[in-house]
This record gives sequence, C-alpha cells and structure tokens, in this order.
Amino acid sequence: MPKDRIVRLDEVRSRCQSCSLFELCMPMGLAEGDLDKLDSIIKRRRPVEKGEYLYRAGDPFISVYAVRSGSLKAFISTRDGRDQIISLHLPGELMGLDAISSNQHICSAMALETTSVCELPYEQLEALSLRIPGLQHHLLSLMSEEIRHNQCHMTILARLPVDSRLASFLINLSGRYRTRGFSSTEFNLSMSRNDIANLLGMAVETVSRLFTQFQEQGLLQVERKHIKILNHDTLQTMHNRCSDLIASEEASKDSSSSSTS
Amino acid sequence: MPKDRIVRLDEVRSRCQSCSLFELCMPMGLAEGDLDKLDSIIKRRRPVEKGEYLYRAGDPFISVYAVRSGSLKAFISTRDGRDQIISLHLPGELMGLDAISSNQHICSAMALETTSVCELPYEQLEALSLRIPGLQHHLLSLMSEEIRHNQCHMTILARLPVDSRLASFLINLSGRYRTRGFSSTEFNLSMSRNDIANLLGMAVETVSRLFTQFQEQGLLQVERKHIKILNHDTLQTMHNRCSDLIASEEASKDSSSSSTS
DNA sequence: CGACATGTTGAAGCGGTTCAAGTAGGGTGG
DNA sequence: CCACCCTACTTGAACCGCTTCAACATGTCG
Repeated sequence: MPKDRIVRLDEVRSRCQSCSLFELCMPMGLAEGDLDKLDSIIKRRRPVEKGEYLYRAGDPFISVYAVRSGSLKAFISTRDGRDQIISLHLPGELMGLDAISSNQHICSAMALETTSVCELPYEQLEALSLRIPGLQHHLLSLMSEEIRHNQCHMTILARLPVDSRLASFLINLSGRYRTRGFSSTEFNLSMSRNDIANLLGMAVETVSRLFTQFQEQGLLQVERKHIKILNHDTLQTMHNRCSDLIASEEASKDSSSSSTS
Repeated sequence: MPKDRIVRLDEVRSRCQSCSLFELCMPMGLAEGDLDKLDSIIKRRRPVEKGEYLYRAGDPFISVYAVRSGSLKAFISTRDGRDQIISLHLPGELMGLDAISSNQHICSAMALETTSVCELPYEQLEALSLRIPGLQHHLLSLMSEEIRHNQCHMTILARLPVDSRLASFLINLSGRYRTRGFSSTEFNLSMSRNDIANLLGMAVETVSRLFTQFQEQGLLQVERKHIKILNHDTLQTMHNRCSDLIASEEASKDSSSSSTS
C-alpha cells in the first residue's frame, strides 16, 4: 500500500467553504475574511484507521477535532481495566472540548472505522473566537449542547429499562443520520454489540437479545451491523419515556417550536 | 413577614471583590477595571426559599446564576411525570449554562434550602467575555468541567452497583465541602433520600438500607440528614471503581499531578 | 395535637446479569 | 482458493441485585 502514502492534494486543500459539513460544524454567520482566518488554523490530518487512537487519556490538550467522515467513540478508562464509553461521534461533530478545564485529555478517542478529521489547535481557536463573536457563541453553544446530550444520556441510564435504552439509541442515531442527509430508516452501526452494551450500561447478551426481540416484534430488520427501522413510531414512544429533552433537541435544530408541558 | 421585604443594602452592595466565593466562582486573573465591569452586570436576587424554583424548564434563557449560599437541584421533567435529577449545586458553582444552545431552560432549578444566588445576564456576560480573554476562557473551562462531571456521573450510573454509587456521591460531596472550607468529614445533606435515590438511579428504599448498612460497617455515622464520615478510605475505594476521572478532577484542582495508568 | 410527608425495614418478585455453549463472519496463511 | 482460527455475535438457563409492595416509625408543620 505504498501508493496510499501519497497525499491527495485536492483533499488537503479543501477548505471550510467547500465542506459539505460546514453547516453542521460551524454554522454561525462568518464574514469572508473570518472564514479565511478559521481555515488558516485548521490542519487536515491523514485518516485514522479503525482501532487507532485519535488521542488518549493523559495526552496534553492541544487540539479539538471535527469529524469529517467515519466515526469515533470517546471513553474513559476506569481503574478496574474496563472502559466506559461516553459518546459516539459522527461527521460534523466536534470532539475534545471536555479537555479544556484540565488541559489534558481524560477521555480517549478511538476510530470505529476509517475516519478523517480536521484538527483545530485549541489555543488559536480560542484566540480567534475573541475576535469573531459568532465563533465564541458557537463554541459555547456546542458545549452547552454536549451537556444537554449528556443529561439525556444520564436520564436514560438512571431511569429506563434496557429495551427503551436501545430504542433511544436507535432513534437518536436515526435523527443524526437524517440531519446529515442520510437515510434515517436504514444505516450501518459502526459500533459493535459490545460497544453498544457498554454505552447503554448493559450486558452484550442483552443487546443481542433485544435486537432479536425488536426484529420479532417487527420494529426492526437487523442483519449484523445493518439496521432497517420498520416501526419508527413504536421506537419513538419507548424513547419518549426518557424526556422532553430530546424533543427539545430536535426542536432547536428545526426551529423554535413549542415544548415543555 | 413584611419586615423581610426590606432589602438589606449591605448585602446588595456586596461586590465580587469582597465575596468569599470569588476564588471558586471567577478565579481568572482579572484587572481592577475588569472586575468592576463584571460587578456592574451582576444582579443580586433575594433568597430563593426551599422548594421554590430559580427557573423552570421552558423559561426563556436570560441569565446564568452563581450560587452564593444554600443549594439547588437541577432536574429534567420527563413525560411520565417523574423528574430526573441531573445535578446538585453548591455555593461557588454556576448554573444554567446548559441552556445556551436552546435559548430556553430544559432543566428546572429548585432550591433545596433557603438559597441566595447572583444573577448574571447571559448576553452581557458573553459580550463582556469578548473583551476579557480570561473570562472567555473561564466560561469555556467551566462548561468543560461540567461535561467532565457528567461523564463521571454517567460512568457511575452505567457501571457501578448501588453501594458504590452512594459512596461516590458521599466522597464527591465531601471533596466539594472541603474545597469550600467546610469539614469534609461531617456535613448535612440538603437532599432528601428521595432526591439522592433519584440522582443515583435507584429506589429510595435502597438508599435507606445502604445508609443503615454503611453505618453498621462503621463507614458512616448517620442521623437523618447529618453525615459523619468515619472511614473515608473504604468509601474512597468503592468510589475509585468508577474512574480515573475523579482522580483527575482532584488533580486539576490541586495542581498537575500524574494520572492515567 | 393531629395530619402528612419523609424515612425505615421486611419479604416477595423480577429484570437483567452471568455463565456456558454454540454459531457465524472475516481475515490469514498454507 | 480453501482450511483454519479468532473474534464477534447469538441463545439458553440459573442466579442474584435491586425493585416493588406493604407496613410501620419518625419528624415536621399547620
């Protein structure tokens, strides 16, 4: 594979303006000049292969990363040796902002498939956001969204039975794929059953049984990693047990529709 | 109680400079003039009584709040009517930053005891932080810390048995009280058994049984809301099962000691 | 002082884990 | 190209941690 080592210049030169994920990644109104400034600090890294680390817990905090393609999991390594997966990151999402306060990464980030990212040196990003109000607000807003997402996940873990947790996971994925212009009813899981179980706080065997059960109930069609959602409404209902929080997440994406009883 | 309506001028006039919580709340190096600017946007509200809301889910997002004294719980109201408590806030901590992205509160905040807060109008705070680099970094850092805390809580909920969860909760509280200059071995819980159970994702009865059990094991002395920690090490050990994350939280407060296997 | 909320304790039931065995892919070397 | 191996996944059955239900005790507040 020595041929692959040749850097594809067209990819390296691609800029935020022409990136299809730009709307997701940096959707604040930036002036022409601002965009150039942003572009100037972004480094494009070569793809991270499946199983490779983007960063490890303990690494000094240098950059945050925007996912361009592929996906990664963020996880904490606990003392007993087993990891706890915290989140799954899809294209258009930023990772690593949780390291600001400690100046070193606490989570590790590992690619679930061949994945490419934009690297944004954090110091420069923070400096730039002092001069671009929209960027500052966007960073704060992104972190706020991450907190909200975590709140939802805590609610799921604390209150929901396993079937609703898996339903939540699938509905959430479905929505995120829709936002990215992919099918919301048919997609491939990049996480293994083991990872899904870990993320949702249950045993692998339970995940397996639930997929079988959902299929028997006609909610899904599952074949290994390929998922086809047949009955979105029922899954949504199970998911809704979780909270208004998700409803509001959706609302804030679409526009400002009503929520909260 | 008409007398209580008389505003105590000395309290209203108290400024950040003279606030004992300043180090916790806004510990970045601010110049004299900057402090004045910050002071100028802060409103002091009259105390929030036990059971009163500081804000409710659905309220427009106007301000964030710094706790001066007392404590509050933040919780999500779910569709099934039951709430899910997300966090407990002690003096020196900021609340409400999770509402930035949606421009309305998703969590409600309720005082657990008579509580006083400083209100910081968010728009002004954000505008100010464009002109004070330290303030921008501090806001981002605070949110990063909140994300980290949530990650820890997710880990607790996903992986730990109930006894370790309660141990984690107590050790965490103990540390936070220590940071605030209070005893780390003896304190009063502001949360009810119900609230603790809800926060930790278990049944009230389980909390009750665990307190009894911990007392029988000589780990604690419990009398209603009053807690005396007798064997910090054993609790710490149970807590450690959770993650390095907390160790790192401590480390980042003290200095930059080692972490990560 | 009585009423209601909050907390405690016991016993039964069950949701989900754990253990164990087996199956199916996917990649590798012969 | 096939045989092999290893990992990922599936399925069944026993077990157990925690919840639920029920009754009671203790505080607290009007």
